[in-house]
Amino acid sequence: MATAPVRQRRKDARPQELLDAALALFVEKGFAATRSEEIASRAGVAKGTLYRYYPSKDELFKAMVRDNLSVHIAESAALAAQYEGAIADLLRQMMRDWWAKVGHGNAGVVCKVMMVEARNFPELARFYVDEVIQPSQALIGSLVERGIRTGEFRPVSVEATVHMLIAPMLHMLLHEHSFGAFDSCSITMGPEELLDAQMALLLHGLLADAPRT
Amino acid sequence: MATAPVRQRRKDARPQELLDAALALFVEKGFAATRSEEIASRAGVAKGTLYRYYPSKDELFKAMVRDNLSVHIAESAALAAQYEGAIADLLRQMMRDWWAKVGHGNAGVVCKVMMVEARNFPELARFYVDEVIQPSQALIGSLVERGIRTGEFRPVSVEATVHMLIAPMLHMLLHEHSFGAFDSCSITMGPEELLDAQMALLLHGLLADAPRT
Amino acid sequence: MATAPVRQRRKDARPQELLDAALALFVEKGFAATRSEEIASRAGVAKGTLYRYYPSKDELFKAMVRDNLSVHIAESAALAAQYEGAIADLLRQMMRDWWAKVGHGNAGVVCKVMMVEARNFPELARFYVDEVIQPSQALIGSLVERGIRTGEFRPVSVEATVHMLIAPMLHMLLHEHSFGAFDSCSITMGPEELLDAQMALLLHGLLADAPRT
Amino acid sequence: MATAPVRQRRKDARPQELLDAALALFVEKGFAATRSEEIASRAGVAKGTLYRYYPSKDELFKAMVRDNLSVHIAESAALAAQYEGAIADLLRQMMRDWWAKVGHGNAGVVCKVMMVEARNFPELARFYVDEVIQPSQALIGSLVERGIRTGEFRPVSVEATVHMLIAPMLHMLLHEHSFGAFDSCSITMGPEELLDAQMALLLHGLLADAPRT
DNA sequence: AATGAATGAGAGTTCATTCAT
DNA sequence: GATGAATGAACTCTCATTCAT
Repeated sequence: MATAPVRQRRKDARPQELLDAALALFVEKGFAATRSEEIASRAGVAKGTLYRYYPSKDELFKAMVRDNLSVHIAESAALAAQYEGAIADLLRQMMRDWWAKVGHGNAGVVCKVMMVEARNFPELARFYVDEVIQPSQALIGSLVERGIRTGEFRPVSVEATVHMLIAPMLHMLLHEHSFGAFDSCSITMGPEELLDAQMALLLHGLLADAPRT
Repeated sequence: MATAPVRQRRKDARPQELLDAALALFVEKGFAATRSEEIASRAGVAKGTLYRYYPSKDELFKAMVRDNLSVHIAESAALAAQYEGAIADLLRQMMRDWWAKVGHGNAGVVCKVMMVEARNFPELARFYVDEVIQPSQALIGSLVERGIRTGEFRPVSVEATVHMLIAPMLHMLLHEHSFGAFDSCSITMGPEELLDAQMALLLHGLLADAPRT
Repeated sequence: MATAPVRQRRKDARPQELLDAALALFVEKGFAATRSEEIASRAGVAKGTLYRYYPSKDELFKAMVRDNLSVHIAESAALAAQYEGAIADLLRQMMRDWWAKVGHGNAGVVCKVMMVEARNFPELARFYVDEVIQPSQALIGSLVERGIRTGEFRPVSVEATVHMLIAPMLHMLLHEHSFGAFDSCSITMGPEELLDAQMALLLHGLLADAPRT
Repeated sequence: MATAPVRQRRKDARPQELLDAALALFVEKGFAATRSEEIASRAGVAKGTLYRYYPSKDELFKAMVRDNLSVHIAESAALAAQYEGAIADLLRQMMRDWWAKVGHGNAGVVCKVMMVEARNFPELARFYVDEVIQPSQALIGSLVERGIRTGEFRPVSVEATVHMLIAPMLHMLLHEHSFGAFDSCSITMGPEELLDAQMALLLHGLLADAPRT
């Protein structure tokens, strides 16, 4: 029984290889500064081959974003739906997961690139807002509301809380991919440790004698 | 009543006009996607005129960053040094000030552009890290330490706290200049209000029954 | 009968075609006044194609000089080394050869262009001095010395003689490529004939009763 | 009695100062590579001032050539007309004079520039051929003919002889202003000395035993 | 008359894209 | 299907020339 010829196997892998190459280069140098030949060559093919898979650099970019979008939002949502227990623990776990699966890996840097290029790709930006940003915030927001309802959390502003949960992760991400190489001082703790510390801080507050209502 | 000749008056104003035009366009479209002729034309001059003032697009970019760097870090530091009272109030005030003076205005968007272009301008990135990022974090860090020493704050991680104070502001900034136009949902509160709510949240914590140690 | 694909054949020929086009135009209008697009178009390609083969107009110029440098100095030197007979005959032959192979053809006009652009390409000028001018003069000088040693020539100044042998050829060359088109009077004899007459003149002298020592 | 105001004196000198500056720069870098602002600044005036005296860079170039053309051809012709004595001595003297007054000084380098730019200024080239080249050659040619008629010279080719008299001087000139700075070897004798040696060589011939007919 | 700020056509160069092989 | 030679639109930057001061 013959296995698929190598040619075929490689061919099937091409689109993903191209997307990966593009992702790496876009993060490194930005969309505009990345030449399409570089993408092809990093993916191990010639320039022309790229155009057999994606009709233009713009479309490749969009595909790259979409490809990294099937993130694990749905997965997280499912997890959350059936979860029972302290919301704080769930949130902490979700943050850790997100960092491990998204922030740390390829998928996360799409955030940076998307943020940078949003104004140049309005259609894509809208798509990103609808498919990533708002679902994520809705999910987290619903958990915060649940926590408040159950009395686990104080009756805080849900919106502010959502941002306080998301901002530190994005900040770490952006810093790492922009100034990271030039800044060995401002982040010393290691991402996971830092995330935990931030979570703890947010949960318990900064003040020593905060009045509890 | 003799006035300075118009030519002279315009000449003196040109550098700033060009920097302002460049800033606006860089935020809007990114450095690479902004044509130098556009900058000139938004500043109300012809292409060649730009080059009388800045020898290249790169140098214009650097000048733009430097020009917006005399931010009020020193000012904040002075304020902090002579301040007596609750550190929490000082921090809240500093956040408000920063947003009003920097985040909200021209100076703040430099952060976005700088973040985006850091990898393409290593020298400038280093400069930015040394002159902006590290002093800012050092200042905030020293205040947090002071708060812990005086017993106002719990003995939290200083580094995590610094990031928790900075991240939300940067996040707002970046969001506003990237997805802002496409996302009317995820931030509904108005920046000042949101900053206050985030600060309150951070100070008091999220949990209803956090154990105080 | 398979032939190489047309694409490949053309690709191999391109560098030379471009050098030839550049040479013709540089002689005609000078380096600076020749637009790179003109070079490409005379070589039958589009502007961008030029840059696939030479990274800049400067480098194209350098390549053009180098390409035409493998002149037949070495060849002449070998010829001279094994030559036996009257030096006068050898010199006359070398002049004729040089004119036929260099002065008359592509290679010779490089002299004009190189002379014109020497100050703008110091590095190249040095190279040309070392690789062309000095070897040529050394070769001719050594022949003159040999002639003097054998008693064929009077004990004249070698340096002056070398220049008297070279100058007329260069003069013809330069004149042809500068005023040639506008000056139908000052050279009527045809180059070969003129060269011979000049050589005869130099050998026998102008004076009717020159004292022989 | 008042002298002319300084302003006036400077103003009168301007055109010449500009021509001198242009000459120096054109020799050094060529016509195209010389910016008109450089010319102005070397002449001690501002860019705009140049255009009060010459309507364009091209016209300045033409004026520069014409200005240096009133060379002493007429003068030499007058000298020759009334001369009695050995033609050889007259020729030698004329060469020396030309070198001293033309070749060595400003006027001579115009030859180089004119030669370089001839194709770009056809009208000027024609003018130069008519006013400089042909008169010069006619003058020298007439002297050679006179020498032959009087029996001082052998019945050589007049044309070849004229070229043999002119070529070495032009060659020296061109070499000095092109490779001169990079070539300390090929001309060691000093121009005057070299000219004399070349003249002697031409007069007496190279061969030791030339048959006299 | 002199200046130099301003202009904009035009040059060199890059690179996304096409298409013959 | 894959290649990379070729293309040419678009971009940055230069500089001869103009003209308000």
